[in-house]
Amino acid sequence: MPLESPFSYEVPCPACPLRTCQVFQAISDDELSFISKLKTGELRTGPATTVLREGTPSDQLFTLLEGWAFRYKSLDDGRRQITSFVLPGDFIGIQGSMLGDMDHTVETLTPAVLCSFPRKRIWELYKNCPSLAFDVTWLAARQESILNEHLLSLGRRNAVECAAYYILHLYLRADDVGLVTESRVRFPFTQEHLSDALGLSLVHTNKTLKRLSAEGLVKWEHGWCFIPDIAPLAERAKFDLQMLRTRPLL
Amino acid sequence: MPLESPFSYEVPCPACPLRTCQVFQAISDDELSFISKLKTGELRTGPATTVLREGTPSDQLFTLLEGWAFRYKSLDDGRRQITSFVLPGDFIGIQGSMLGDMDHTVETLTPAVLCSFPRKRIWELYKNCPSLAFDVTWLAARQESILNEHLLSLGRRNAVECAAYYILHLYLRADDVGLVTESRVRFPFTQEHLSDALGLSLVHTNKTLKRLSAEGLVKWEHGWCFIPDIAPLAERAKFDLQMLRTRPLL
DNA sequence: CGCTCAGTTGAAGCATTTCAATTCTTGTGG
DNA sequence: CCACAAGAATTGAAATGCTTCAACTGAGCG
Repeated sequence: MPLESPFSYEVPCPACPLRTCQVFQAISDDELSFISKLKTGELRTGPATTVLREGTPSDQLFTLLEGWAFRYKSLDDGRRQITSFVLPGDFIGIQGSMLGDMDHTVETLTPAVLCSFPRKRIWELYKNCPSLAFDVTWLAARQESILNEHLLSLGRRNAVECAAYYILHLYLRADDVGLVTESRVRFPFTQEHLSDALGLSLVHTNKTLKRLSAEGLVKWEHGWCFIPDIAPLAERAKFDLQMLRTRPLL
Repeated sequence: MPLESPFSYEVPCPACPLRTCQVFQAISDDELSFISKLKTGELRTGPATTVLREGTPSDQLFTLLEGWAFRYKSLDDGRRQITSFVLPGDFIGIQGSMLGDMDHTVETLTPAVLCSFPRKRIWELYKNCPSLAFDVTWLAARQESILNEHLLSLGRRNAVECAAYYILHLYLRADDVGLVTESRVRFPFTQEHLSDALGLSLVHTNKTLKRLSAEGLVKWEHGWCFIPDIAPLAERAKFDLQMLRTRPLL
């Protein structure tokens, strides 16, 4: 699937929907005007659209403004591992921009709006706007931290713990970007996506989710995920909530 | 285990052992003089020494100059996941410096020499030396890429594929920093370390290694690992060697 | 109203873990 | 130089968790 229609200029940065998120409060006017000049366009996609493909160079770097997406890698025989979900405010394509080709594919789950800017100009950002360059590294460090925890899950947590952790993780991330209302999120993915993230078979993922449900830790209400209390879920996942004290966005 | 003896000033940056590595050739004189001012000391540790601990703040940032180390996370009940091995040239503690507390522990495998500089001064690097700041992000992006591939391994490769990939990965990384001679490396870790990296039990790791050995893909000669030909090993791991074309350091 | 995709379920098979020894290596003290 | 201790590697057998196979059910949509 190639990229969609040509870029169109819609949202000017000062009116960027992300600015309402807590994470991006700290951006100064100077920084904002710099970003504005960097932005080359906006990409609006439908659901299930491939934005960047593994093994190809990425000339554009994106920030997700609206919607959900996910990153995955696959083996030749079709086995697929979802390495992370992408939420508003996340970068897409830094890895490819820095290292050459993309090492993973990025696909949308919902209709999405992405802000794009040319790979070649990242360097300007480092030269002219160190505070933003710092933020880029900050995002990379956070992503690394998320991947580390996911690695712990796949390597050492069993199916139930792993699923409990992952649902909690997604819930907290969604909460950070304002997607949670009254302890409820709409997760736009199927159990198959989840199984590919957890490294489990679809069947076992299903049974595991049912079990969490039966234990009353997570409730599914026609497409919405409701977590009455995160503490016992964290407990089940063997995940230390204290960790969020200093790293609220993990 | 606390840190060892107080810092001592030994190797001046222009004489840094890392400078002989290919990766670091590109550093200019300006950059070098800047780094020199940043360096606050050198840490020399024995083997099996904890350099940074999960859950604690890291006031120092390190670069590994000599030796091997590894990063790990653990669950309360003792299960441990090694998320990555650290080789000369790698950063230690960026994640903690950026996000607050460390989210993982770093422990040496061999006697090691680390170059240290204060966390608070990273910011200067971003302000005064954008090219180095860029390098920091480059390293972070590479690390992210490594973690992605590891995630694919734990989630979707079976024991043999996973072990084959990981040994190949370590071999290639060791090669990049000049630790390979005539297709042979000295891996300073035990099978238990490897099992904690692969997310397998020790027993099964042993049987899996034996199998790779029996298939002639890897040979173990009193502590040395000999890989006659990387192509069939990559094949067994379902790993695409082509990927190294654009990302030589993965 | 019937098609399609997502979710659900039971049963059989297999990969990996766990348990329990045993052997091999390496370093140390006599 | 040998004996011994301690850690690391190796092995077989039993137990278990997860996968695979093969249906079936339910919900959304033209």
